[in-house]
Amino acid sequence: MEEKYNARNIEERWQDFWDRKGLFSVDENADLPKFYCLEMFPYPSGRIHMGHVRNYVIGDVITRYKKMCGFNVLHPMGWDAFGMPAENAAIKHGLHPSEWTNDNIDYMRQQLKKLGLGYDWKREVTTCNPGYYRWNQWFFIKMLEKGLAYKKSASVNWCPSCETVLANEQVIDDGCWRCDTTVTKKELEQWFFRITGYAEELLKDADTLTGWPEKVVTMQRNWIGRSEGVDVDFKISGTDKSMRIFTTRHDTLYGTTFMSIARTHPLVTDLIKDVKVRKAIELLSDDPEEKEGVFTGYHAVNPLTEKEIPIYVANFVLMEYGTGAVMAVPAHDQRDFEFAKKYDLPIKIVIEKAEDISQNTECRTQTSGHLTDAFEDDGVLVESAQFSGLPSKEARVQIADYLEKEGLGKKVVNYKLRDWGISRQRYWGTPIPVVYCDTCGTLPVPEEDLPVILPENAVLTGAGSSPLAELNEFVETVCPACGKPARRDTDTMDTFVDSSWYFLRYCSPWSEQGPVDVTAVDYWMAVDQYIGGIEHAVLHLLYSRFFTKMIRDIGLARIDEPFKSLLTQGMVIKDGAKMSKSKGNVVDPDFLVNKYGTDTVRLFCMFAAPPERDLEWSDQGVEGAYRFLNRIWTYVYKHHDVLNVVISDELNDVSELSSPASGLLRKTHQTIKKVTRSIERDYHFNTSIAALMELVNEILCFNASDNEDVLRFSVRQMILLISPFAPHIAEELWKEAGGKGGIFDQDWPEWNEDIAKEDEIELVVQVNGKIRAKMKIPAGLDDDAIRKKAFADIKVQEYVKDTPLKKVIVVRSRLVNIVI
RNA sequence: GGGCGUGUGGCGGAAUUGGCAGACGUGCUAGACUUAGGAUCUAGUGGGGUAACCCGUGGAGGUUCGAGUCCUCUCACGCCCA
Repeated sequence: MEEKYNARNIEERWQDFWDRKGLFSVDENADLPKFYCLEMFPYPSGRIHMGHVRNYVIGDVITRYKKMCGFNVLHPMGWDAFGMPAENAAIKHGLHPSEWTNDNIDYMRQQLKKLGLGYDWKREVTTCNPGYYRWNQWFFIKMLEKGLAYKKSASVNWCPSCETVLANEQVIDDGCWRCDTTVTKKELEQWFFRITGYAEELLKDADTLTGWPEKVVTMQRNWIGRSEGVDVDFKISGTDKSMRIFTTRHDTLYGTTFMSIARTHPLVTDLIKDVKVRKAIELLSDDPEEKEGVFTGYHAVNPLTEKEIPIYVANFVLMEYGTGAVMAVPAHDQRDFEFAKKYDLPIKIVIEKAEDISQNTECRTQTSGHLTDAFEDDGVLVESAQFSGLPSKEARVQIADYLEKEGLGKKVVNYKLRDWGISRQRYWGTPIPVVYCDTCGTLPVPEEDLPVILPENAVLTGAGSSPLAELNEFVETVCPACGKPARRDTDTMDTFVDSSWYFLRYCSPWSEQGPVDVTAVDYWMAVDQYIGGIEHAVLHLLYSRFFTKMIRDIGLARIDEPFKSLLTQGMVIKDGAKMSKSKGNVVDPDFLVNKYGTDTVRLFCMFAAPPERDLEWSDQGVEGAYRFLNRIWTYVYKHHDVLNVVISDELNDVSELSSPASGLLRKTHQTIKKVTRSIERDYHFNTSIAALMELVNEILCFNASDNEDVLRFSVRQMILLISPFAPHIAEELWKEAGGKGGIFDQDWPEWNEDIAKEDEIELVVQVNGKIRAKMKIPAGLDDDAIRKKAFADIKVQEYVKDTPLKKVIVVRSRLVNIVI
């Protein structure tokens, strides 16, 4: 054994050892309980950054811990390899996206290996390989058959910088989720996945996600946005037509003073013949902040009041939402209010605050010059015929019933969730397996012709439409039905499709017969612990839930939810800001691993903060972790003769120990308990490591000659406990301290509650809630005995004297509070 | 504007059910060893006070024998949704 701890000398050796042993290579084994531990796979951007390191080390610690606990642990890794950066790099450096991507994967794989992360590499999945994306295409076709994929023209989110369409979830604060460019609207033919078909189930099953952070579940619920309301038909006077609106505020129906419809509403084209009006509609502002409208010349009839109200085209009403038409209640909706003010439309109050109802019974109907804002809260109905006096909530029930009974409308459930637009006008993605034939129409590529290979030779300019559209040999094909010339779809799929089922593919990545092997999926799924960033709270995590349900429904899985538990780890920050090149505060994992070794980096990452919180990077903190490992190493080196003796770890007789020896033994059992508990409770590794440091501090103070058996036991247990965090040094020291076999073949230590228990406790004595004395007393005394001990103390007596006692509280094995 | 979350030493963070606030680490101070120290080891380290003691978990109240922890209000920051 070398005197000095030299991480580089040992780490590679043990990595090879694990590799050769196939330590993390697993198969279905019905005899062992399984555990599926998964971290969100990375986009191969070039190099691993500290955020990855943190994410993957958390997963690796859990993997190693669960393995020692006797689980058959699946821990796979792969690459989310399709995406825009590859195209940008190709344009910039003249490299083909596949070359760029594969180079990056090779480099990053090697980085992950150097971090000592234990993966089953035989299951590696790379989404840009045809062997993977063919199944994206296969799913697409299945979904097409089931009506879950469809094409429609829609006004979609368009990122002018990425030159592609974005799904609703991918627009963050009006900006592109990737590049932050302000998103515009564009009318395009698009493929959609009918995620709304699963809206109710996605919402209902959110209740079952008990292992997820409540916050993420709430965000998903809000995103799905279920609302109960009514569809109401308004007749259009002077015509035989009517218009349908959806509202959740039918308690305000009597306050409807006009109607607003979208520019693209069918009525606009059907009814409006006046050229001037048409022109004015075209000139409406695109900025929804600037509320603008045009009177159509038509009136609708409020089905409850039978009064005529004007119909406006309004720029803030969108055809994509609901029916593209809304009833406008300016007194109780802020947007309608502003609109009414601008165009001098009547404002009729029909809801009042409950406490205002008693006074002021007249003069509500005027245009209410004194109103400055709409009153949007629930209240009590006024001026609403037989419904006046009802609270909003009750009124909604009664009005809905009335509308249904009278055949004026019907109750409906609406969702904010939109269908998932998956067409992307980009090259580096999965080709959409669809063919357009002039005679036969739109047809899926037959299953046996899959995959539709992404051609290598596209010209990437970064501008214009889909690069595939320029490639005649790709576009030109024959119709699978009639054999005549036909054209291929030239869009590619959203890369979120790739990541929506990769966790299923890991169960049987070699499967050729289908996207997954049902038996393997049955054994491994669901993922027991999923770990990743919270930025995917609604994107990837919602899509994956949808895909899992869809895959279940085509018979390939029997689970309802993919991820039992979710851990959303915090960001790695430095100097109070997220690490980024532009801020110049990045820390390079390679540099750190070369300088300190990966065990130090891992230990620091796990020690500096609990996983769900942001981690403030600290160079001194890393030094501290390094010092700690050095102390352990040096200790084992110095006591090598004592430790490196092959003797059973079992300590049979613990009754005759000296006080320091039994103290160390107790501390060891307490540490096993603490480390295990804080891992099991919520993966708070920082407190596990703190407990280990306490144990090491005690070992360092212990006189080895006092009891070598206890020392050996303590040191070996300590090494076992630290092994998930610092696996390389643990293997090395395990061997040097007389351990048998590889450390990850050992069982996780167990504690003995009797030994862990303190035989002496420190009793705190308070007088009127202030601490006046502390004393050592034997554990296990009854309340009366504790009370006597407390009163026996001289200082306590000084404070109490002859004052009559009001109360004495005795908390067993903790404190006594004397109230006088 | 609405919803959720967080707030503890110079810093990162600990604290089963309400029961010794500040574990562990870092930083700092002093000392030892040393040619040297940005290595290592030892001791100290929330604030005030010579001391006995007093104060102290963003702020103000409350419940309680006892509150970082529970309740009400409030401030600041963060995230999500408009």
